[in-house]
Amino acid sequence: MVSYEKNKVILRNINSFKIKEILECGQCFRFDRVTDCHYKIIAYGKKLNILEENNKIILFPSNKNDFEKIWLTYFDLNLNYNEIKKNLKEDKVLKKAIEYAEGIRILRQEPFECLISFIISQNNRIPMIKKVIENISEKYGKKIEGGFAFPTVDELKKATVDELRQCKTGFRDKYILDAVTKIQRGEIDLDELNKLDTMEIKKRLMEIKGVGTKVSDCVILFGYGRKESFPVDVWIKKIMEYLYFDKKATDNKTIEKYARENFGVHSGIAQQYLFNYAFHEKIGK
DNA sequence: GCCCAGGGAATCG
DNA sequence: CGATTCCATGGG
Repeated sequence: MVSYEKNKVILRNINSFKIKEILECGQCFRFDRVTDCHYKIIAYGKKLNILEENNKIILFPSNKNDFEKIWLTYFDLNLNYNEIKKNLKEDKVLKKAIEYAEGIRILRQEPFECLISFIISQNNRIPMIKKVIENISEKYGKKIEGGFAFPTVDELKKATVDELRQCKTGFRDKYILDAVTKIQRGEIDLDELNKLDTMEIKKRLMEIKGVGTKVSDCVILFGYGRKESFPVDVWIKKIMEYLYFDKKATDNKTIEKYARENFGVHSGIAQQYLFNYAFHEKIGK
């Protein structure tokens, strides 16, 4: 399964892993495409190449320690997606969405970066979100080989509203500062939150200005790896109405309830297949 | 409840 | 082509 060469980690026989699908399904913003089989990401303060070659996945530069400490969890490699997909595919609609992109996985991102990223994501589009996060990283993050790490809480607390505006955050500047301030003061402890149950995390995250239902659900899914979280954005709303509610307008609560009751503990994974399918096929337009 | 906030991409006329 | 719409949240 895993072998190590100098500066390389080589994975074989990994099921459900297509780097293009993983990165381009709306969950992650810090990546660059080289080719469909070669992407670069920055996460956990490191730049990493992911290269798909034949049936191998090559991670570089990396090593055994990095892999076990960071990337194993980041790529969610301990979860058996084949098994989960098999169950989800009993739903005929999901079957189609899953078969549209079998290689999707939920990335386990750093909670702080995830929180700030999804605050930025509100009322915004992916190319802009990527640009703003890049601006913030360049301005406040540490220089690393080939780019800039996402800033730590201490680094970002130096930011002012005016500076953040220059990073093109728009009206979200004050939301970012509120998040940073609450964390820095210890009013919110992102590590401690992980010990709480999902609804409790959500309640705490929503104390931050600019964090509503959608943003908190994303942080819970992508930052805390809680697969039962089902974020409803315009794409999910559209595709759910279109495919499950007879194309009728349906409120978010009803959609969330439907997901909880029909997709169960892996709703968040179902959400990602549905989002990807709707987003790339422009369903319901 | 309604409009606005900043910005660029997408879509419309 | 220019004009309008879109987007998630909170404040007025």
